[in-house]
Amino acid sequence: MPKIVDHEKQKELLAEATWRVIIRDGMEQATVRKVAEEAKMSVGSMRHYFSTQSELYTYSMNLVTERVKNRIQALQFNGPPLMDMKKILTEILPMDEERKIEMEVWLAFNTKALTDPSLRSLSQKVYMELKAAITKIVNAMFNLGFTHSKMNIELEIERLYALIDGLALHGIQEPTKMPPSLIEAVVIYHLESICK
Amino acid sequence: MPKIVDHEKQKELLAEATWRVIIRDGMEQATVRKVAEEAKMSVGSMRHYFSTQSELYTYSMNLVTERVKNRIQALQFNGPPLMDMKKILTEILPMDEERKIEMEVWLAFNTKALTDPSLRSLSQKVYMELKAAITKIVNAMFNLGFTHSKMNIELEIERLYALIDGLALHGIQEPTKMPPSLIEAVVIYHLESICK
Amino acid sequence: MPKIVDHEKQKELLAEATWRVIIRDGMEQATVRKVAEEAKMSVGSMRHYFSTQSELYTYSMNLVTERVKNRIQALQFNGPPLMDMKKILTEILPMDEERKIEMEVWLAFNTKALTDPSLRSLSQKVYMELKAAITKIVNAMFNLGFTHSKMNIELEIERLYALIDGLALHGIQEPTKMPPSLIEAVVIYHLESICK
Amino acid sequence: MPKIVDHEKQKELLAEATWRVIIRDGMEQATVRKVAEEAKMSVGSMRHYFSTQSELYTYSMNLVTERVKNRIQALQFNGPPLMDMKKILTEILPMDEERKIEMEVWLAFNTKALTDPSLRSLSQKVYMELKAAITKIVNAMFNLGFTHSKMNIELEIERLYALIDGLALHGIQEPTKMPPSLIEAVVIYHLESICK
DNA sequence: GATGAATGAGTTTTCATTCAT
DNA sequence: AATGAATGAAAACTCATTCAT
Repeated sequence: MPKIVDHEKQKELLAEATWRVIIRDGMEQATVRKVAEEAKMSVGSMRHYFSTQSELYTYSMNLVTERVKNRIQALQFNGPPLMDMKKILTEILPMDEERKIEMEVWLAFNTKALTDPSLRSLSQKVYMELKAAITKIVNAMFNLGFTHSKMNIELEIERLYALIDGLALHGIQEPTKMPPSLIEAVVIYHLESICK
Repeated sequence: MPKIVDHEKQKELLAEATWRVIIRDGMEQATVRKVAEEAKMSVGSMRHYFSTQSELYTYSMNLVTERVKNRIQALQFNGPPLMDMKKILTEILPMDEERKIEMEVWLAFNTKALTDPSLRSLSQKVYMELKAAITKIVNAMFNLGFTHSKMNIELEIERLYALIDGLALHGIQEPTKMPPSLIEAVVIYHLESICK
Repeated sequence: MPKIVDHEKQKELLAEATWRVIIRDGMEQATVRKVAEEAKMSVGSMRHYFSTQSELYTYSMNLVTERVKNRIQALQFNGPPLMDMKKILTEILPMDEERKIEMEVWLAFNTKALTDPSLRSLSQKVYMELKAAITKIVNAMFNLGFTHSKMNIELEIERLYALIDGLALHGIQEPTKMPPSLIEAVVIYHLESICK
Repeated sequence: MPKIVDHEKQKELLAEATWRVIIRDGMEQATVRKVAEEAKMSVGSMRHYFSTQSELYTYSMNLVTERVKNRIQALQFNGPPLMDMKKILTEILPMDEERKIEMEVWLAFNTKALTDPSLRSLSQKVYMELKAAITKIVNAMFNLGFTHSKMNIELEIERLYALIDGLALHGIQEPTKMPPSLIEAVVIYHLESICK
């Protein structure tokens, strides 16, 4: 019997090492060698789990979305509707160190995806999924009768989606000028602004 | 001083070649050699203008902001105040091919700036300048008495700033789903929403 | 001794997998991993049969000669002497797919043997054995009184040997230009030419 | 003005270094690194002349044929026809150290060409050119009335061609058993055998 | 000032072999 | 006996930078 290793576990371990390198040194420095070193593994061993750098990248990028999805699915909705909505939105915002790391990594991959075909489809898929989630929220608010009746739903969706991504960007780029508390305040301010 | 002009011209030429490579192949591919080739210049010649890759990058990143600033300064304000404001805001949004290129390049550099100290300060400077510009706009609207009197100016600034960057991001990432017309519609919708 | 048989069977299986890889992808691609994969065996298991790549190579090379020898020993000689001789000679010529494979593999190993000491001695041994076989044939023809009496036996031997290897080479290299039928015709033509 | 380097000269220098490595250590060891070292050049510099290993190989293989062709074109034909023919044939046989090296390198490349598409076409081209040369020789002998009138020209061509390649093979493989003197003797013996 | 040559350290990837189970 | 994991060395190739002309 060979040594039994949990492949999925190892892959996640390597993906997280990839994240750390990206955040510390940037995408360009996320070399196979550096990642292996960060994961305290030999480059040769790494090849058991990812045979190419591209595989490592797509898996690492995908893991970000998996983590976020799992957290959203685990959420309990029992408070006032507006607060429940805020709960969901702040899952994709850099509200704490864990989320900030995920968002930074996501931004790095997403920027790379603009020119890297192998990452492009995942980027597009997540764009659509996020938009679908935002759409659900806005529709729910509208159907619950919370919002102004004259509002343009389509534009409200785009506005909210852009606002969320803009806040995430600012929270990553200038965490001192856009701290979690301010992010939250803006989100609440916005949600209230579209309600009666 | 014709020499100086030539020198500056050559540097801009190289910076624009850098932009093209970044947009076509991504940041990682913006190597000295590729840029020289794109600019139809020898690697050796390039050294007369930029002695290191880092210099090339900072100059190229800076040129983006110069271009945008120049365009904003050249604007004529003679229409209704709301439209004038929209005019300014759309200068930093991917409304046409030229602006889209600038924004894409800016995003690439800005993402790299998260981990590259030599680009960091420019990124921060521009963040502050943009925020100052947005602040001016919101204050002007407030002082002109256009806005609701109960609005929270600070939060409105952050909201507008995040919205703009979010729209820019979406316009770059999914140009078909967030075309210039939609960007403009959302901006107008937002400006109107904060007015009486 | 069933164990021994199994062991030998497995080694032959692996040697044949080696042949297939060499013919398909060339000597450089005949890596341990590729051979194991081709034989549908794990790299680890392979080590029970061959502890080094070198062992695998020498065994695989040797198996070619064993196969040819066995076939020659199994031949029935009952026709006209000239045809019996042709029979022997065509066993070492690429007259059908099986022989062609053997010859190709042999050429690959033999070429490698020029610089690889571990394969060298086998190459030399086979060179001598083949020469001995050719010598027997020529001597037999001479002693049977078939050949011209003034012929130079030593040179005839070298000529026939070189001719055979040259035909084999051409049959491998350009199978469409030197098909089995042409090979046979040349061999018969040559044998007849040295007879009265 | 940049440093002026004779590109063609450098490429030949590298090709010859490749030959030396192939003869000393075999095809598998003809790595970019080893060749660079043999040519006393850095790997990086080598890339100015050959950007891939494949380019190096095709050039090196081609150089063998160029050398042989040039030597044949430089030959003076003024002796007895039979000796002139022998002169041509021995140019492609390992009659001295220089020719032996060329033939060994050629054999290595030719064997690799069986599975390497990038070398295949050159191998085939040379096969045809050599056959054309042999055809000329046999035809010339026939037309001069030297040969037996009943001989089969087509088979004689194939026989001579195979004989030459077989002798080359043996001269490379077992230079002590098939020295230049014996090669020459067999060639002359063969040529005389087909003459009246 | 211009330019191509040169180089050593870097990259991803592949390898034969050893090891633990 | 069997097998997958582990690893360090080596492969091809790329790079920013320096240098000579």
